[in-house]
Amino acid sequence: MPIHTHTGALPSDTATQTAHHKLKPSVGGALGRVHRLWRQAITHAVSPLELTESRWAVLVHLDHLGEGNSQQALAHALAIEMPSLTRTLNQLEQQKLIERRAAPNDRRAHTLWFTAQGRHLMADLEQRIQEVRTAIYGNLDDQQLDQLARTICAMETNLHQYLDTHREDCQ
Amino acid sequence: MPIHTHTGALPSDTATQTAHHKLKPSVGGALGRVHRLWRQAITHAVSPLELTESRWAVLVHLDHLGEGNSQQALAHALAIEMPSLTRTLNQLEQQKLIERRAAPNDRRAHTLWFTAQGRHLMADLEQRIQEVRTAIYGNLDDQQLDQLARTICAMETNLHQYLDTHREDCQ
DNA sequence: ATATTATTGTTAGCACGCTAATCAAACAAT
DNA sequence: ATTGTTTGATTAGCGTGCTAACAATAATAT
Repeated sequence: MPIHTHTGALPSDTATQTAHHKLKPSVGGALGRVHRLWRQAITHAVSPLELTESRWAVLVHLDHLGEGNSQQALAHALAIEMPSLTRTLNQLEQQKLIERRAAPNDRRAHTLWFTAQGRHLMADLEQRIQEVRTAIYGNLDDQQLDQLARTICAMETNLHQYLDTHREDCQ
Repeated sequence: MPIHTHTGALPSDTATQTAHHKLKPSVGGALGRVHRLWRQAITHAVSPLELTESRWAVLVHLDHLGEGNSQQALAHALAIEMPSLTRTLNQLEQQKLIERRAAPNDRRAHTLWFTAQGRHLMADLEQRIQEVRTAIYGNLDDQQLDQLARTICAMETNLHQYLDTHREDCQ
């Protein structure tokens, strides 16, 4: 059965009208578009702080996770791979916002800490991020956001499952 | 005063825990995660064809848009910038899947066409993509997908608006 | 105790989005 | 006709994700 192959007429100017048929052929593509726009918005909002999206994301997650955690733990919280994190941590360390310290129990590992300057930045940062958030979903009601979260979670689960079942043959 | 945590009153009555309170602090992050997973899935599914996600997307959009269109038009359909498209088109041309031809009316522009080989590939491609799609949203009902599309569109509109209103000061 | 395997982190390099700067052609204004 | 602006496309280079390959350490097995 035809599931999501609707070419759709181009709506040229839909300022108020949400034409969901236009993105149905590729929910993935729409996800990408919104994600890129979101990144642009964040980047703009925090640019006075000399931060980019990946850098602020690391700071916020470190704050939530708690200082003293390892890079491994932080990478897992961010759902990114270690090399991506390593690069961002280098930048943040160079900016004197965080620092790596040797872990007491494991001489391979580093633990992560804010500098005084970094901790001081967090308040400003949180505020600017919150501003973007309200701009993005300020006019969406709770029910809508809840549904969105549920669907996204479901897709994430499906994707993990798909990737897991299609990877045993790669080796 | 805690500003940033769920502006609305928490319902806390739903049988299953309301997911968006967990997710709302970072819907953007979740979007990014799902988009990356989706890209991985697609990449894996079409890798036997020597295609990546961006190459696949270009082919599909060219197919929908119709041969003979300009790069500009295709970039707009994909919602990406010209330089991103230029790179991908170079790769596809090198693979002999598409070709650029001079536009008859405008000596600056190129028109885009499939090669025989490229057109032949499309059937296989469509099938593989469809397989991933069913894996990702096969277990989501129409109502859910419709709601997802609507919310994503709303966020996209909000983001465009935010970016527009926050850009006049850049110069 | 030694040999093997697993884990933490790094480096190197690719994929694909972006902006800025450039060139050539088209269009507009005088 | 000349000059200035806009547009189609490209090039160069950044940001941020990834995998692959590595070094150093820890953990495990024999």
